[in-house]
This record gives sequence, C-alpha cells and structure tokens, in this order.
Amino acid sequence: MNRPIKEKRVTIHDIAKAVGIAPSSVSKALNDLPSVSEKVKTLVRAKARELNYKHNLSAANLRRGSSRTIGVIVPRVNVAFFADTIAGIEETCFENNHRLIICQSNESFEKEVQAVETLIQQNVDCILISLSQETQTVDHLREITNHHIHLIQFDRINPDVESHIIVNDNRQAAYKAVRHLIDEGYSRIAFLGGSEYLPIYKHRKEGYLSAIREADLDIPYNYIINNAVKTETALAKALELFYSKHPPDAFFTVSDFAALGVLKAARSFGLRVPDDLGIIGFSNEAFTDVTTPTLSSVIQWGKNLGKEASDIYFNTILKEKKQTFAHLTIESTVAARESSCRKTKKTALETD
Amino acid sequence: MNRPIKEKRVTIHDIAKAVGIAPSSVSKALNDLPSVSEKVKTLVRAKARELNYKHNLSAANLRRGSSRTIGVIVPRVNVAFFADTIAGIEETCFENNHRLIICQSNESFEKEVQAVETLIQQNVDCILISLSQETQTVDHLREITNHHIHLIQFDRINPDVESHIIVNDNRQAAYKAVRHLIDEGYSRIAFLGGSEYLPIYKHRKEGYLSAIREADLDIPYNYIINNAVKTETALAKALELFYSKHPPDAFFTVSDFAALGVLKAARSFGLRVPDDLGIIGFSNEAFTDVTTPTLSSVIQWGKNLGKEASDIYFNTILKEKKQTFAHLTIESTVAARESSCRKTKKTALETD
DNA sequence: TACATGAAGGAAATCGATTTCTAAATTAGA
DNA sequence: TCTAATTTAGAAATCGATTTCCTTCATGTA
Repeated sequence: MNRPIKEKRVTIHDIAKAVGIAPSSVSKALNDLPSVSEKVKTLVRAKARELNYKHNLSAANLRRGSSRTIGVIVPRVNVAFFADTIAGIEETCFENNHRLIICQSNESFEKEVQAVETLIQQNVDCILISLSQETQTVDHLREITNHHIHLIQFDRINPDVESHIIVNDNRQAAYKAVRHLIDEGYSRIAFLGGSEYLPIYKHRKEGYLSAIREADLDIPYNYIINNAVKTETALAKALELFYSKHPPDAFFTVSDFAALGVLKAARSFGLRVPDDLGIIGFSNEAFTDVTTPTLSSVIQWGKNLGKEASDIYFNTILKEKKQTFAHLTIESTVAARESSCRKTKKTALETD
Repeated sequence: MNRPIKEKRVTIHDIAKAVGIAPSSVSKALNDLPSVSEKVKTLVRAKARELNYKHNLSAANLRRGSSRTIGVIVPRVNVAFFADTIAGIEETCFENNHRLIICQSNESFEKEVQAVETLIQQNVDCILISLSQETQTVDHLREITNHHIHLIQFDRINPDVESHIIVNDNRQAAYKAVRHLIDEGYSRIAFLGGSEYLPIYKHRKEGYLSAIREADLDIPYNYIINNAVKTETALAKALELFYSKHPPDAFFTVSDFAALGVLKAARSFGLRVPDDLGIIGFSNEAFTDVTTPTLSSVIQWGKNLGKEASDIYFNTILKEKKQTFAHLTIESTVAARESSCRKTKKTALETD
C-alpha cells in the first residue's frame, strides 16, 4: 500500500512548483541575484528549508563551469608545517564560502599526478600544490593551467612552471639559525642537509654557508653532509663525526627529525646538550617541545603561509583580476629552546 | 593574428567527431562497456589521449547520480590516529578507483555540520565520519542517510544513528594497559580520563576499572579524574596528587598528551620514571617515541581501521549489497616503552 | 495622454556524460 | 536460402542549475 522507498532528490523545480513560480526565478532567488524581489526570495528560501532542499553542485558546476571549490595537494597532511598550512587555507576558504578538497601525494610522484587528475576532473577553480620529493618533471602542472585552472605553488615549488608562488625564506631562516648558534658561542658547526635538487634544501644550505662565511669560521669539508633528513641517517652521520679527529660542537639540520637523530647520537656518545653540543633543527615539529632537552628549531608559520596563499586566489585573482603572477616570501622565526642555548639558559617549562 | 585565449574543454563530442562515430559510443568505449567493439575502444582511447581529454565528473555525476567519490570527516588530520586512518582509507579508495575528499571538523560541531553539507552537495556516495568532541545531536547524520548516501561511523560514534559502525575496543585496550602496569608491580594507579559523554572515554574508564577490580586494588576516590586530556590540565592534576597524602605510583591516561603532562609533573616534582612512577598513555602519538623516558602507550592501528572501514563500503555495501549494518571492532596493542617498565627495563633505542 | 525607463519574472537553451531504446548489420541455425 | 538471434552503433532523452534573452507591467516624465 505504502510505497516510500526512493523519493527523488528535491530540485529547484519542486520548489518552483510549490511556490508557484518558474525554476529560473528560484535559482535567482537562491543565488540572491538582483532581478528577483525580496518577497520572492524569502518565500523561496523558506520553502527550500521546508522541503530540505540541497543544492546540487554537479549540476551547478556543469552549467557554471566553475565549482567554488579549491584543491590542495601536499606531500603529507601529518607533517606540522603542512597541517598548519591546510588550517590556514581552510580558514580563508570558509570565509569566502568555498569548499576545500585535500589530497596527499605521500611524497610519491605517481600519486601527485593522480591527485592533479582528480582535482581537474572535480572541476576545482584553483589548485594549491607543494611538490613531492620525487617530482622532477612538471607536465602535470602544465595540465592544470591548460585546463584554465589557477595554479599556486607553495613551499616546495618548481620555478620552471609559470604560476603564482609563495615560499618561505629558507636561506634567511637557515642564516638566522646558524647565526643564533654562533651567538651562543658555537664555532665548529656541522650541517646535515637534504637533497641538493630541492630548492628548499639548497637554500637552507646557502643560508648556512653565508652565516659561516660571514663569521669567518673554518669548517672542515666533512662537516657538510647532504641527504640526512631522517632520524636514523642523522644519528649515524653524527656519530661518525663525534668519532672523527675534529668533532663539531654544534649541528644545524634541515629537519627536526635529523636534529632528533643528532640528539640521540649525542646521548649515546655521552655529550651534554647544549653544553658540549648545540643543536638546532628545522620546521618546529610538535615533538621538539617534548624532548629532553627541548629542541631548538625554525618556525615556518605555515598557517600564515596558507592564508596568504589562498588570499592570492580570492583577492589577487578573483577580485583584482590581476594578470601577473604573485611571488611572495614568508619570513621564518628561530625558536631558541634548550638544545642550542648554553649562554642564555632555558628550561623546559619556559621555552619559547 | 593568433587568437589562442580560451580553447574550450575537450568533450566526448570532440572525440566522436574526430573518430567519426557517435558521442554515445565514445562514452561506452571509455567506460569499457560490452556493447562496443574492441576496435572502436582502442581507437577512442588513443584519440582521447591525443586530444588530452579529461573526464568531466560534474557532468557524469549529474547524469549518473553517483560520483565514485567518498568523503571522510575527522576532527583533525594531524592527530596520529586519524592520519593513519586516512592513509588506510586512501589506499582502499585508490585500489577501487574512487576519489577521496577529506574534511576536518576541528572538533567543532558547526564545522562538522558544514562538512556534511559540503559532502552531500558534492554528491559523494559514502561518508565516513568520526564525530567531533562537541557533537551531541545527530540530525546532520540523519541528513546523510536521507540523501541516500551510505554512512559509516568510526571510532567516535553515536549509536543512536543507524549506520555501519567500526570502533576500537577501547574497554579492552584500557584493560590491557592497566593490566600491564599491574604486572610491572604498580598498584596505586590513578586515572586521567576524558569527557564522560564520549563513548571512547567512557569505555577506557570502564576498562581501567575492570582491571583494578580484577586485581582487587584499593583506589582512593580522588585517583579517578575526568576531563584531563590535555598536557596542561594533566600536569596540574598530577601535581595535585603528588602533593596529596596518598600519592599514586602510576598513571593511566586516556591521551598521550595527558601522559606527557604527567611526565613533566613527575620531572618537576623530582620523581623518577619509571622507578618511582609508571606512566602509560593512549594513541601512540609520534612524540611518545622521543621523550625521555619514552612513553608507553596504546597502539590503535588506525591504518587498519581505515582499511576495514572503507572495505565495508566497497565489499559489504557495493559488492555484496547486504542490507544489514556491519558492526566491527578492532583490537589495540600495548606499546610498552620505558615509562612503564620497571621490571622489564627498556632503553630508548630498543623500544618496540 | 503618450512615451521612455526600469523592475520583476518566465521560457528555453545550455553545460557534458550517460543510458535507454531502436535500428542496422552480422552471424548462426534450420 | 531464409529466419532468428546476436552484435554493434546511433538518436535522443535525461540529470538539475544557470543564464540569456524576452515579455509584461508599473512608474516616472514631458
């Protein structure tokens, strides 16, 4: 007798019929366009709520050609910096009534290409991307612009692709970190870097070198080590140096994980941190706060970067309709915690 | 002279024209349907690649009524457990050629409702959700099923809503954690819990109590403290107990952040961990590995849970078309690290 | 009074892929 | 050889919201 089963989705036609007007007017009312009276608008809005109408994005996208959705692709969502960046982007999107789709590349080139594909198919209006470590070619980024989707690269970028760009000032940040070590009286400062091919790591190395040169410090060639971003590699490399003829009295590492490795190495070798050895890492991972001693690091203000990045879309692109590409740089801050402060002693509870 | 500007998107009609067949055949070819010959299929696929055709999901969604996309809503993406869960879901989606949209509620009810709204509008086929701490009502979850979207609740669930459910065995996990403390010779075990209204915390408390009762331990009423999941609150509560007449000799906390607070409190009070005080937390956050001493915790196998959860959709719902609701439980594991092992001593480098 | 102006609403085309139904062509079977 | 069965391909309707014209009607102005 009763045959409920599959009621169809409520559409603007249903609202139109219920209110007694044309579907086109309903659409205009819901979009708050000027060519429909306030009276009709309130009527439509009320009926929409009553019928529990849900806007069908697929239909609107198809017609409009835009989705009021932006996509972001990051290597990993559970890395402090990217989590912060996403938080910033999210906030801006929310304010501007846009949706956000988050994709992870997991540092894999293949997944990154897949993610780009997905976002293009989803018809997003803008893609924010930070490249995976594996990424060497950029055809997939060109795809994005070919499809008339706005492209904003952040942090891990490739300058060969024309796009809006927003980065951290890695050179300057590294310089400040090393400067800080020097100010604390360290002079034999070793460097644990990343891949030479990624600009972020290259710049951190340059910052390190310029601080070293400026202070006129003498650094043995073996103090400069690439490809040591992980805890284990860093631990091994640090131990090697501790056993060498001229061991360093401080480490600047391009990742906090490496800094942790150095800390473990120091502990197992019997060095006191910060008295015998200074350590400063990079990125301000959550755990830097809970080690003993706490780890100094460089704060990248990811949330801020995320906001600025999405602002490029909402302001520069959408509102001002500028044709030129934005190119922004965010300054970082040194978080001097226990592991690098032997003059200006800090304790765990009062750090930062 | 040259007028590139805005070439239109390549559609199946373009392919159809180029190959010399009907658009409907192109669609069938691209979807690998049986009613079109192999010859045509290869022809179409080649031409599609050549023209750089991109499937328009909005159009397909609109027509099909489904999007081959699933949505997941979590309180936070940068919490170890949820990051793992997402990784698991992602893998399964990838294997099944579905897209994944990730949303964060940031533990806010309002944002959670917003996220649900977004996903309904995006026409996702299935929503996986873990509720925010603020969530008390569930009308928004009913919305999901009203729109004929499959609903799977995981971890932080509300049993009042009919849906597929997959949870961790929190009771059992807590029981095992406390049991472990008892086995290590602790007997005055305090409990730092969460909100009584969230099942996960309620269950952890029950597990704690059952282990205590089973061992016939005498626990003063003030050892059982709710709403202490954060580092600072835990630190304060722990200190209070240390100063009391009958201080505990161990803590079981429902979060690793709380465990960290206890550790800090112990340090500032001058207690040695694990000798004077045993500590075990919950969730196996990344930082538990790097504190001194390392923190024992409960591993929840989030990735596994994520896989099982999405399997419910791909297997139980899609393939088997079962009408009943799945109800799964995942077992957790105690990670006994330094902070709780005074009999079976562990060192930082050999843990786990 | 006659005309211009503008506001408010509607009809119909459109976005691009899918799907149903039909027709043609091929193969098999008797 | 002729009919039935089976492939293969195409025509056309469809999904739901948006948008571009129009039309109508009210208001203001000369």
